[in-house]
Amino acid sequence: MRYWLMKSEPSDVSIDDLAAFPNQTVAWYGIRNYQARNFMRDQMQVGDRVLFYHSSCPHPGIAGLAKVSRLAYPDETQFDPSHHYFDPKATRENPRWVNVDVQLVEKTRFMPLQELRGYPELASMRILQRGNRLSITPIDPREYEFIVSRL
DNA sequence: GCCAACGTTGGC
DNA sequence: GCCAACGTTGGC
Repeated sequence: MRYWLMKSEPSDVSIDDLAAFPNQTVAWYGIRNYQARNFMRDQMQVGDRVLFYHSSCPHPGIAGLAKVSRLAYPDETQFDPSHHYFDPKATRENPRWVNVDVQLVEKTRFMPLQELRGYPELASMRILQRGNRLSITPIDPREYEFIVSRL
C-alpha cells in the first residue's frame, strides 16, 4: 500500500463536497501533467491512502483522509469539446489522460500548510519544496504516520 | 496581482 | 534534439 498527497482546489472539490458526493467518492479528473498521470496509471492501487489537500485558496493545507477506491481509467473530460479539460489529441481509442476514484475516509481537523512547514520531520516532503507544483505526490509512510497521528 | 519555478510547445 | 517563448501553478 502506498501513500499520496493529492491537491484539490476547494472551489472545485472541497472536503465537504467530497463528503456530500454519492458514496463520498469523486473521479480525480482533470490531471494534465504526465508525471501525476503516471502515478495514477502505474502506481496507484485500490486501498492506497490519500492526504486530501486544499490548494490555491486562502487556507492551503490538509483537510482530510481519503483512499483510492478504483484503479485508473480514462478521464471522461478529455473527450468533451465543451469541457475545460478537453484534449483534442485524445481519442477513445487512444486516451491520453486517466483518473482514479478517490473516496473519503475521514474529514479531519484542518492542518494548515504553515503547520506542516513547522515540523522538521516533514522537511523533505515534496509539497514543502520551493517551486513544487506537482498536484499528486508520493508520501513517505513515516511522514504519513507522523501527520495522521497529529490530526 | 505578483512572481518564482517549471512543464510544454514549436521553430530551427 | 536544442532552447527560447509561453503558459500554468500556487503561495503569498
